[in-house]
Amino acid sequence: MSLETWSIPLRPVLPEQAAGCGSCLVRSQALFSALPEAHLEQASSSVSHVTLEPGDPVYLYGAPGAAVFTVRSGIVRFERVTAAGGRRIVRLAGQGTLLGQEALVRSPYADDVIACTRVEVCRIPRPSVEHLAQKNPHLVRELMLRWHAALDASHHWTAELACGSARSRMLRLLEVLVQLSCGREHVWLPSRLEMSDMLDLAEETSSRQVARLRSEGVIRSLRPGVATIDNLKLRQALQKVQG
Amino acid sequence: MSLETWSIPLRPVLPEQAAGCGSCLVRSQALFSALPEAHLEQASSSVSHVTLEPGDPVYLYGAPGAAVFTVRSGIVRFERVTAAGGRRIVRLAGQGTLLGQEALVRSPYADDVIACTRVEVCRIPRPSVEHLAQKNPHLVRELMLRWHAALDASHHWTAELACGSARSRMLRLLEVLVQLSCGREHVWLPSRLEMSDMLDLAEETSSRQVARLRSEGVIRSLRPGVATIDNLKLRQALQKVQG
DNA sequence: CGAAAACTTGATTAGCATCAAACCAGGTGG
DNA sequence: CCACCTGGTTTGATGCTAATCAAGTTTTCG
Repeated sequence: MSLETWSIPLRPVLPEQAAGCGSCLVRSQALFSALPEAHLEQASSSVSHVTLEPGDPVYLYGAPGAAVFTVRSGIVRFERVTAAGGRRIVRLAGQGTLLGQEALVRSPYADDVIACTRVEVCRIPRPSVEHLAQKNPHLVRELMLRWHAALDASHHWTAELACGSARSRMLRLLEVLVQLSCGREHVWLPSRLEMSDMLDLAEETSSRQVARLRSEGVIRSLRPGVATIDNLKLRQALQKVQG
Repeated sequence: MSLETWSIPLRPVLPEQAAGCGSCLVRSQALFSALPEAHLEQASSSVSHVTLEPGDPVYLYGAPGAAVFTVRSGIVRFERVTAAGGRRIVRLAGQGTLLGQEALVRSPYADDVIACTRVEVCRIPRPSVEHLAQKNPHLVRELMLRWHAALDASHHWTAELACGSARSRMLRLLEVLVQLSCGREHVWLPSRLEMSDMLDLAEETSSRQVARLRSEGVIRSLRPGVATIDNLKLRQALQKVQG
């Protein structure tokens, strides 16, 4: 990957000062959940909020990792360019997920991370994390927990979404999408091309699978990119493909 | 997974006292590489060496994580039982890799980790790591580096081994196997069944792909489970499938 | 309104799963 | 020693799934 790809942001990013981490809506899920009030206040000053539109990168492969990010809302995808030259989506992440942890070991970012929906993230500069971690052993534990969660999610992706028939992979993807919607009625439904890059299917196959699930009432499409999922029917369909 | 599967070790494990981490052959790659001599000596006393035969588990899914392990030699596989009830191998690891890091956040082990070849590991109890980490910030960094390496390897597996035709996946698997052989002439060649569970292929398909690569001179089988790889021909074959 | 992008649908083909059978070690016991 | 078994592997024949090729249709947006 050439330097240009990450040195020029695709869209100007508009950071705004955080209102304060103490009052954050996702504080209980966030990296700083374990910090005492005093430290939290200090941390807030260096944290900025960023809002991204679908397609905007959080960061790109190879860029020097200057910060980590906490997802406050929305869904992002981790993607890589394969040796064969194609794009492969290797993971999705949603609310509460920590992105770009490799920055903390001073490694360049290892993937492209792109907003799938409108996304709000908190940008936390590396030095702030390092500084707080020195005084707070709890924070080190929080970091490791998140690393564990990321690895587990990645293994899960390989085991469940990269195996089996087109139908079963699509059904398991729906499971993940429901999970990521945090209990909301509306679920983000990726484009057919995105689905293909997640499940290693041809675009036409994704389309046919979605069409079938729609006819079966598992998916009810509202507008493009938004749907509701009939959870009961999803369970039943999953049962069948698994025996 | 039932409790029995991990509470009864499949084979008695014979730990022997470590000769001393300071003189370890893989010290430069190992977790404690950054520790000063004084701390290292202290650490050695709690570390035990374990030798495993092919098929022996290092640990099993769901077991309480009481220790981490450094691979001194040999190759291990990470596997999961999928929702559909099948086995899926989600990653391989070799010399220098840290296993079972989830123990450090007091999580149960998240995968089955099984020896593929004869394997030597160092078993390091969780309390030892925690104790040393308090005094050595370097160790925390080492831990994060290893977590980063694991996540990167997992993403790589998804991007390169879980995509494309049977042939290209098999070729990329060979690449990984060469990598894991640490420059030695002899390469571990998995059984056809193992290959199938790594690449999501039928056993017969794995067999046919191996047969073809053997006829092309990419693989030269010696005894079962051991082969040499013609690196030049491997490169050429990879070029072709990727355009 | 026109062009481009995303999605859908149909027809055909290629690749892989599946079914079935043979083959070949290494080991066991007569 | 040989007959027999077992588990891993190979090989062949067949059918199904999903890729590919090829139009269409709908949506988006300048």
